[in-house]
Amino acid sequence: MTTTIKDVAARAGLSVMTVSRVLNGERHVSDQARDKVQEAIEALGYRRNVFARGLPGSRSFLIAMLIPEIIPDYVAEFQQGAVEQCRSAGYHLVVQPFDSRTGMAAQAVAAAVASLRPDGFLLIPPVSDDLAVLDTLDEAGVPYARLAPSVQPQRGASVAVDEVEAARAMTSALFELGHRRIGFIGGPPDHGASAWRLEGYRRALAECGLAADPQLIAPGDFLFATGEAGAEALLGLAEPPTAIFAGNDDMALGVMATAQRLGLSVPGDVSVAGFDGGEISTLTWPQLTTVRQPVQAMAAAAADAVIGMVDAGTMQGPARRLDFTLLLRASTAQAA
Amino acid sequence: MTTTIKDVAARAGLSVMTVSRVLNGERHVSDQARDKVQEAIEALGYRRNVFARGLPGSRSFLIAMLIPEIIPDYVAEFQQGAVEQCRSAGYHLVVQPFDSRTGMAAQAVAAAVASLRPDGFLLIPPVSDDLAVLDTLDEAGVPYARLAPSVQPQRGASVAVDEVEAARAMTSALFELGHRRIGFIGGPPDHGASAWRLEGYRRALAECGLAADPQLIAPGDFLFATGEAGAEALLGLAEPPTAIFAGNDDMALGVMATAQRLGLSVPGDVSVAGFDGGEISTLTWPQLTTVRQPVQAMAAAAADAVIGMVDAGTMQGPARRLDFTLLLRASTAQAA
DNA sequence: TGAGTGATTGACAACGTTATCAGTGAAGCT
DNA sequence: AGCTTCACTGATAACGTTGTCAATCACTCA
Repeated sequence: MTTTIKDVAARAGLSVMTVSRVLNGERHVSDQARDKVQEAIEALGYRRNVFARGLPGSRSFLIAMLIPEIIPDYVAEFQQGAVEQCRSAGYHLVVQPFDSRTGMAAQAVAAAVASLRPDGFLLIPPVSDDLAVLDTLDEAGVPYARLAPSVQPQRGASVAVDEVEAARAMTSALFELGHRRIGFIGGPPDHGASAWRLEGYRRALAECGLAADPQLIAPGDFLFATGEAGAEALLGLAEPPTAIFAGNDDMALGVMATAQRLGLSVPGDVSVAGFDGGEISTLTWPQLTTVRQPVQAMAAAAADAVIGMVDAGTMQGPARRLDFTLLLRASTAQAA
Repeated sequence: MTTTIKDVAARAGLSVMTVSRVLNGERHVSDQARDKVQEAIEALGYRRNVFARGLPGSRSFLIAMLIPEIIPDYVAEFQQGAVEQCRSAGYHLVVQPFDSRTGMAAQAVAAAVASLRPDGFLLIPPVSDDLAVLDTLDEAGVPYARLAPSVQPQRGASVAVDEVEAARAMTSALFELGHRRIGFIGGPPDHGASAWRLEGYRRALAECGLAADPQLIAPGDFLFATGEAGAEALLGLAEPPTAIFAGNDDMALGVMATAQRLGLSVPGDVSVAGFDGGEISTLTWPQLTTVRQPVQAMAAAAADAVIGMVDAGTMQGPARRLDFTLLLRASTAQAA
């Protein structure tokens, strides 16, 4: 037998409606009634039933988040920030799996919306750039917050760091360490981040008066293996780079592994820098120089934005930009 | 305007109850009626509303999972397996944050049960050994599956690998590589895994006829930093070990980092082995020798077990034991 | 042929909450 | 005093689904 509003109302000697009003913090409730209800709630250990709450159609108090079949580090960190923010606002986070290989994210979203009626959606790359998903949510009237959107960034709410500037700053920092041949390993084309980071790299080279040698740019897909491959290509050049800036941390680890396998010292023979600043970047020796994105804070901001949109009944949310941090650690050093 | 069972019933020319029966795959529905309903569902793009479904008290089709404020690698992997299994069984996974430092897991569980009415709970260490949590769930009649339980393992369903045997096998493998002084770094006391892995290590030493030198056992807490500290202690001994078996992968990475910092080669001067076999163990050079636990499969088994208990209406579930794999990789080598 | 059986179907109530609307006083205004 | 306004409260009807029970129909069996 679970306790319901009725039980609380009976104990407080009031109607269920008054109890409901207290629970929702509405006006037009006397302090006396409020106190009685509070007492009854505490005494009975009452908790609202989410189902009954969402049934009348107004709200479900559920925020949904799509997660890919492989959870990268930053997704876990994002989820952590999101779930905490949801909890403190009285919402629950439901994770929805989807197969990123099929590219049917919009269908997964539609299914989730229809069966779960979430009040809001949290979108992380590359789904945050999937226009079919945005259309689906717009049509359903479900507000959403996007992490690092690169196409039509004005739609919904968004949270991002200035990745172009971050990549520029990192490249520039390598220049200031004396590096004149700086390699770059890019990301997959469906991530807006790939283009931003490359652009920042290019911009820095131009600023520093370095020629943009296309040989120094290797393709990648944000996975360890392509970091290894990229490093092999770059370090095998007739005139190899003295520093390699990988588009993310996983690839940077691949670069470090390859360098060490080739008998090169990091940072003695080659400096290595990454991007993201997840926990993994601290679990190596030498510790990885990287750009830290405050993923958890970004997630909290995203959840906050989407909940605000629910309250306001709008599909348009703020575009927040958080600060990145350059973490210059032991994997980079003065050029020889 | 969302489509409801009513709409489907109207289009099919049947009652809502018949539609409900079709949706739930019940008997006593004619093939003709079934077809008409199916057609109407497809045509209208109808999806069941989870809230209305859970409201009558039968089921919520929600499985809850408690996650700590820091998500280790294996938790993300577990979640991945769980969410996928839930989806294919028509359930949704709700993640519930809790502050592991306060030790109030039982309260978080009680709150989740009251407001969410989940059909089942998934418990990961160390919460899977929290008896207050089990009591709470027993009292609420919510079935649960436990990952690697060490106390009162018969309660609820459980999924585990034989960690004692795994640790014994790994230690034994190091012995067979010629190592005679094998160090061990333990885990936190509130993880049953800590005791199991130490026990396996001890058992192997006894089997191989090696003396159990207490100096060779360093304390740890499954974090990178204590791997570093443990390695420092062990490698600083007058007679240092030629191999170090860390209680998990994070600490093993700490050992590798420390060895490299001290100018020792891995595996040339010291072999390093870990435990867990998460993705991280492949992102280093040399790649880490470790025990792989099939965490994702374990999660699927756990979700499967708990859903089976929901169907059967029982609080008692199967105790499944999955196979581990010894991954002998480049961080271990023949003793000098 | 009449009773019994089993399959199929539908009407109606219930689940716990919130939305809507209609009260009840008390206070403020003319 | 009579009128309006405002703060507070409660009765009742939803919300979309499933559980319960009764009704219908086609058979089978004696």
